[in-house]
Amino acid sequence: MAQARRYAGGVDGNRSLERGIEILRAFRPGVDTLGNGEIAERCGLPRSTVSRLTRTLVNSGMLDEVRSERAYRLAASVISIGHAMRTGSPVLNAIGPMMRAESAKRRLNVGLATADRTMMVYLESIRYSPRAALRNVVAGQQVPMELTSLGRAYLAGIAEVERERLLRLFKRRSAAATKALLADVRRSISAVERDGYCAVSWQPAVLAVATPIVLEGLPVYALNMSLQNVERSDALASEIGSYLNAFAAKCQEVLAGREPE
Amino acid sequence: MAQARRYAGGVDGNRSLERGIEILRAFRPGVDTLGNGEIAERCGLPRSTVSRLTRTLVNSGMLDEVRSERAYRLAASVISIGHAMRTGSPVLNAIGPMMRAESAKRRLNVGLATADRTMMVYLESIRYSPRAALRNVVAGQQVPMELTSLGRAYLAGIAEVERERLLRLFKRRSAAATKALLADVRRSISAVERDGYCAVSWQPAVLAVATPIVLEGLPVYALNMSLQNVERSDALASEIGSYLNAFAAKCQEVLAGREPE
DNA sequence: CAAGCATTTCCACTAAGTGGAATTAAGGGG
DNA sequence: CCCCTTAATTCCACTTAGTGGAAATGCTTG
Repeated sequence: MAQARRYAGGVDGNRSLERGIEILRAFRPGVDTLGNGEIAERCGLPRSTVSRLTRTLVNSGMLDEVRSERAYRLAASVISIGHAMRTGSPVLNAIGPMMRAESAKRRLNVGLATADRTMMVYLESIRYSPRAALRNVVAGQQVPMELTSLGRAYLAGIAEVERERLLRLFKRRSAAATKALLADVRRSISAVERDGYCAVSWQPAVLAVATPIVLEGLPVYALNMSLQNVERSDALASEIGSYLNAFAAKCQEVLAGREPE
Repeated sequence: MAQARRYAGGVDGNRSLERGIEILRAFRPGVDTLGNGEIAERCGLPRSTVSRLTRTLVNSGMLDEVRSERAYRLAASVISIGHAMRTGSPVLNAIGPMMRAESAKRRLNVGLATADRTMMVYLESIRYSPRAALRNVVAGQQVPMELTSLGRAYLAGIAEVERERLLRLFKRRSAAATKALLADVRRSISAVERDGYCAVSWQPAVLAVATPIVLEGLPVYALNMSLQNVERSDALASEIGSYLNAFAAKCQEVLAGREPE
């Protein structure tokens, strides 16, 4: 009767696989190990089912078993898949080197991100530091979409329906402050439409400016530039904004040329 | 009859999930996009099945659809999971900073890796360069186990049965040169047992020296130190080897102390 | 050593998943 | 412009693979 589709509420697809992926997703920075019980709770799955799925994930090399804690942690395979992703990303390949050059030239941080559900995930984040010895790349880090320039630029770049869907999600999650927050988000989106960029300081003394990168047939990305240890000022924001606009235009150009692969 | 276990030849677990993971694994550096047909071929699965599984992976955010090529590519989510893995790795957290310091002190590359099937995958790879501006971290990169110091040190660190299983796999794969290669691998393993480290130059002018890190209840890791643009010499190898042994001992100490979490 | 909690195994049930065949959609000449 | 080839997707009858509640097992703790 049921034809491998439309299981409890879902549209189409494979339930076990979906659940297995959800289990992998339950591991995030801050939760280094998870036991079957905790996974069952977080994912809303029966314990016996989780037990079987985690076993499979161990056999497939995605999880390591930590016997002593009766728990699991993400295995090294996941970073090799992550590495393959970065390697295969045409956008990152095309503009990664340009980002490094731009960071050095302008003496500020340059980042590239895209969405993972309601978070923005960095494909590349080049931290400028006068002492060049410090680490530069933090790929994979997530920041909240509603609160960051990156996220708001992304929202400005996607289709209206998708944007509204996401905004509804934010509303549902943050209980208070929602009204003011959503208004602020919409203001940032307007700013992108008007000026090409938006500026946000969600971290104490960091000023970040971002712009969307929209390409036919690819997910929407967002580029940002940021500076630490500065006071937020409109003048500074618009200076960085103009650098960013110029840089983004150059990126779009390169990407349009390379797109056919 | 069949109780969610022992499907065609397998021991136990969930077939769909296993297949889905295998699909993700089919993406590797060099193959940036894959169509359903090619996936079906590489994974040995029926096309209709692949079609359904890739759809699920897209819905779960692990794959992006590239409509223009009727193909898929890894989505950004996979690097956020990869990031979570690195963040949660107690070994990397404990000795990552030590590795950076050691690299600067000894002026050579320092790497940490573990196994993903028959490949070694870097959790961290710190490339020393007098001009500190160059990139330092290449996490997730894979190198072949049989050919590298890292891989051979790993082999020396694991249980005998597992080692023999892997050696059999290598034999099956590389048609020619097998005998000499396997002998060389065994020589490296003996070297580790005798000297604590093994030295290999699988890249033209690179000398690499590695040692295993064995900890109760964790996968076996391998640490390496390497130098570019040098002629291989036993004197140099043993000098680096002694640095490595000293460093590895310090790491083991720190890790033993931190292990209880 | 017993009691309590958590995880894994068991098992009857059946819906979820499968894969071959049919269908639809996308390039590629003629 | 339309037909033809090739590949992906959908259909659908079949049945096995997966499910989850209950029982059993295995740690841990007082």
